[in-house]
Amino acid sequence: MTTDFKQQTTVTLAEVAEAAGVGESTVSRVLRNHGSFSGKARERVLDAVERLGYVPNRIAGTLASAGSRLVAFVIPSLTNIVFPDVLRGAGAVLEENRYQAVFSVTDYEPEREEALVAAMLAWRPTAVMLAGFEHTEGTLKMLRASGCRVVELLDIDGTAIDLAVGFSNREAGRASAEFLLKRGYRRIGYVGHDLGRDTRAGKRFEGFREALNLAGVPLVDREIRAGASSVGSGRAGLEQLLRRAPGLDAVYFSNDDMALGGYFHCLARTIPVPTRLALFGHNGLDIGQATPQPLTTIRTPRVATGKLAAELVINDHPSHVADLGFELIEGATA
Amino acid sequence: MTTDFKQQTTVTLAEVAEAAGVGESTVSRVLRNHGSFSGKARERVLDAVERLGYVPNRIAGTLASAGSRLVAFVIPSLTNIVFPDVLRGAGAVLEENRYQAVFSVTDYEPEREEALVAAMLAWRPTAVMLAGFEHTEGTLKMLRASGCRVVELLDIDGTAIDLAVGFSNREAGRASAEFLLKRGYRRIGYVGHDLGRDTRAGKRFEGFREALNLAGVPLVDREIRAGASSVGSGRAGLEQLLRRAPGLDAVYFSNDDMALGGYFHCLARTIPVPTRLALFGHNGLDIGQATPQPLTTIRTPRVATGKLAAELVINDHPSHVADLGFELIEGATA
DNA sequence: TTGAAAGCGCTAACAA
DNA sequence: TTGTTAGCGCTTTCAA
Repeated sequence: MTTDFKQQTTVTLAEVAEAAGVGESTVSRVLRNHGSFSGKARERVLDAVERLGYVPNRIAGTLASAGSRLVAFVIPSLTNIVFPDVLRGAGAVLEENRYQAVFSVTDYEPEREEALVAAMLAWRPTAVMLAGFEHTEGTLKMLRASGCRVVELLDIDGTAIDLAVGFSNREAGRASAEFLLKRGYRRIGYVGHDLGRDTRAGKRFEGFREALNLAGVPLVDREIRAGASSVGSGRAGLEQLLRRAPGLDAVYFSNDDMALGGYFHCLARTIPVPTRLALFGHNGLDIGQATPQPLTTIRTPRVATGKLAAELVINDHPSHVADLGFELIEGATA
Repeated sequence: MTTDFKQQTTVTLAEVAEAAGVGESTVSRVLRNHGSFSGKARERVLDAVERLGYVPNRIAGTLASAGSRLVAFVIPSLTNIVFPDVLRGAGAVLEENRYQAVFSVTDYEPEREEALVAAMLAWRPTAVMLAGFEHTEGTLKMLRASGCRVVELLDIDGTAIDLAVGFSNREAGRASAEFLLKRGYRRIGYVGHDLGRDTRAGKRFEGFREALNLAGVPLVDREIRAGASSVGSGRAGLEQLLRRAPGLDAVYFSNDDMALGGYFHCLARTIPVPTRLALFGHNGLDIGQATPQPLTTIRTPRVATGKLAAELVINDHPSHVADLGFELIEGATA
C-alpha cells in the first residue's frame, strides 16, 4: 500500500556504454543489431544491459531517427465487435514487425474524429487508420498535410485518401436484396440503427433499396432506431416494425446484432422463421451461427482487413484500394 | 493512385517562432498555455500556427519534459468483449485528460505478456494496465523496476503490484453457486473454457466449488473446452456434458458467451429452461438480456473498472485495491 | 513578458 | 570495428 517503488530508474544508454566500457554508438548498434561490432563488444553490452536492467527509450530513439513505428487507429466504436476484429487482425501483423498500435474512439462523430486525428498526428505515426471515407474537411486536410500513410477501412465505395481496405457495402446491400428476392420474398421491411452516423450501414441500405427498385419491389416499411446498433435495439425495432406492418414476409437488418435481436423477438413471440418471417443480417458474427437456426447473413472480412491494412503500411505500398469482398452465408433464417 | 502526397511536412516549433517573430520558448508557452506571455504574442503565435499548419511533435515534447501521457494496455483478448469494455471505460477518461492509449494483446499467454510489457515500457508510459494478478517473474520485475504506475484489472483476489481495480471472481463464483442452491438445484454441472489461461474464470470456478462443498452438494460433472470462450464452444460443451450426465438440473458456465451457447443448445433441442435445466452465466452482457429468456448471470463492472483505473492513474493515487463489486441478475434461466 | 541556451536519450554520419 | 559528435524538436531554467 505504498508508492515507494515509484522511483524513475532511468538507466540510459550512456550508462550502459560506460558500464560496458564501449562507446554509445556501439551499444546502439548492438541493441538494434545493425551496423558492425565485434562479438566481444556484443557480449559486454548485453551483459551490461542485463546487469543494469536497461530498457531502451523509444521516445528518444524515434526522435533521433524519424520513423516512429507507431500506427494510429481512430475507430468509431469498441462496442461494435467489428472494430476490435479489425484491430486484432492488424495487431498481430504490427507486433511481429515491432510496430505499436495506438487508438482512440470517435463514437461515430466526425468532429471527434477530427480532434482525435489531430491528437494522433502529434505522435508522428507511420500511418493513421480510419473507418470509411466520410471525414470532415479538417480531417482530410490534416491527413493530407501530415505526410503519413492513411488507410481507410471497411469501405471501398468512395474516394480514398491514400490506401483503402475493405469491401463494397453497397454491393453487400444489393446482394442481400437479391438473395431475398430470389427466395421469393416480396413484402420486405428494414430495421436499422442510426444511419447518419454509421455511413457504411447507410450504404448497405442504399444498395439494398437499389436492388429492390430494380426488381420493382417496394420496401414496405422501415424502422430506424436512434443510437448505436445492439441486440436489444434490433429486438425492439422488429417489434415496432411488425406492429405497423404485420404482413411483412422478410426483414433486412443493418447488421447481425440487430438481426439477432429480431430473431430473439421471433422466438419470444413464436413467429416461425423463416416460413412466416425471414431475417437477414450483416457481418457473419460467430454468435449468429451458433443460434438454433444460423442467421442468414453476409460474412465480412474484418480480421483480414486489419491484417492487409497493416501489411500495406509496413511494406510502404503505393496508394491502392483493396477489395476483400464478402461472402453470403445462406443460414436458416431466410 | 499516387504517393506524391507523401512528403514529410515537418513544420517545427522553430519555424513557427520564426514566422511569428518571437522566440521558441514563447511559442511553447502559448501553445501549452503555461507560463506568461502577452496577448499580442499569443495572437502572433496562433496566427503563425494556423498559417503553417503546425502540428506539435509530442515525441519531442515528451523527451524534453519526461511525462509521456501514454497509458499502455496489455490485455489478453479483443474477442472477449470484456476487454474492449474496459478500454472503452478508460479511453473516455484518458482522452479528456489528453492521455493516449496504447495497447497490445497477449492471447492469454504469460510469455507474450512479458514480451509485450517490455515493448510497452520502451515508450515510457505513465501507466501499464494488465489483466489480473498472474504474471511471470520477468514481468513483475520489469514492472517494479520501471517506476511507472501499474494497474491490474478485473481481479482483486491476489497481491497487487501497485493499483488494482475490479471485483472478486471467487466471490462471484460463490454467489452463483449459492443462488443455484437456494433455488433448489442439486444436480449441478459446469461448462468452461481453458481455465489455465483465463485465471479469472478459474477463480470463479474455485469459488463455485467451494460453495457447493460447503453445502455438501457435489459437482456432478464438468466439461472443460480447449481454447477461448465462445458461443459455439458453449453450445458444443453443454451438448457434450449432457451426453455424459443427462440428469443434471443446472449448469454453471464460465461466462455469458458460453452460457448463451448452452441456451441455444437448449432451444435447439427444446430442453425446457429452467424447469428441466437451469443455466447460469457470468458478465451480464447486453445480448444475454435480450434473449427470449434473459440469462441468469452476474453483471460485472467492466466499463467502471476502466474508468476508475484511468482516474486513479491520472490523479496519481497511492497504491490501492478497489473492489467495484458485482450484481446478480436473476434473469429467467435459473 | 521574453529569448538564449542547455539538455531530454537516442541515432547516424563521420573519422579514426 | 569503434568512438566522437551533431542533431532530432521540444521544454525549461535562467537572465534580461
